Amino acid sequence: MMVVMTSQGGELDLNKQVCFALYRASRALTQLYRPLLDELDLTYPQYLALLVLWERGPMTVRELGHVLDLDSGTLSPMLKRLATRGVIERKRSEEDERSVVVHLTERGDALREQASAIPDRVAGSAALDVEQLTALRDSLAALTDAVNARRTATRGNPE
Amino acid sequence: MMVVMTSQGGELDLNKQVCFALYRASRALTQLYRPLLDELDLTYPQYLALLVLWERGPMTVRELGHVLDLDSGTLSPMLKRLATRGVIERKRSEEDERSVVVHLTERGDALREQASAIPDRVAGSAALDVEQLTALRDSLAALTDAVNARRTATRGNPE
DNA sequence: TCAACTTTGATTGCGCACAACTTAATTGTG
DNA sequence: CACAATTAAGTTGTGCGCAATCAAAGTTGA
Repeated sequence: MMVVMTSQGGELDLNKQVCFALYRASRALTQLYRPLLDELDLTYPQYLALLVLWERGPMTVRELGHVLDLDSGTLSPMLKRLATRGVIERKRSEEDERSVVVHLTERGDALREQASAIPDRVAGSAALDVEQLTALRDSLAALTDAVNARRTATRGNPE
Repeated sequence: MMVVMTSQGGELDLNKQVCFALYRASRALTQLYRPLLDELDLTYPQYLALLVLWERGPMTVRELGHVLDLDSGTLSPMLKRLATRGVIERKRSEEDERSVVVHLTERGDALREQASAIPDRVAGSAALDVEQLTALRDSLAALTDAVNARRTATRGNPE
């Protein structure tokens, strides 16, 4: 059996390993949040949406989707569930009736205080120091941006 | 308004940023794989399962779940779909009738060659060098292992 | 002015993920 | 042996995530 000794094989393996590590880590994290969020009856994506609303105030579905990188196919049902539970409210914009503005209810605001304890409790399982976390965050951001740029670039021009 | 000047706020923010970066990056990656895997009519999780079978040969659902960090609630329907399409076959183990051994069919083996082109095509969108990728992989692994260890440790003893 | 186009959000359909539960086989123990 | 406990898969129900499609509202230009 011939073995060609370039770094290619290794690099491709490295790529696969990074992708799988990412897939595993992402699921592990939502698992870490789950028991904490269960107390508030929230899922991790719902918590992310509320974080944005808590920090930035009311915004349209479109804006929220832009911040979270989620489309209406994901957001619409999720916001509907949050609205049913009285955490948020949706109403059509008056300037542009196509847009739907999402805003917190009193109940949604109140959740913020309960949720404020979550970061402390998650932080305990860090296993990485501040420098490593910063590097990790930046690497992930660079990778995501590159991938998203490639996707939009490739969309009209699939090689 | 009192502002306490410790590094705590920043670190908690950093944690949130890392978690969200992970969530985004994971989805961006499956998006990157999607058009390539569409040609083989595979999803990313299905591709991962086949990678394991290609590299390690037949194994039980349990073993596959251990490698991929997935439980039977996820694997059973997924393997059923792959079996329906004739990519894999499942049969009860003869030593232990509780176990189901998963193995590739001829068609599943053939897919391997078509899939062999995928890593090259994904690698193009790297945006990170080998060192950064290695660091990323190792950080993610450390983080995932810590989280999983904490979860199993906490399970019987929720603080 | 009004038909063509674009934008926004909702809907549909499918495939994960995962908790909770069920069934069947095996193991351990008195 | 009997029988409780454990283990392996499968099933059910819920909630994403996303492609594809749709309808309504707004914009544009001949």
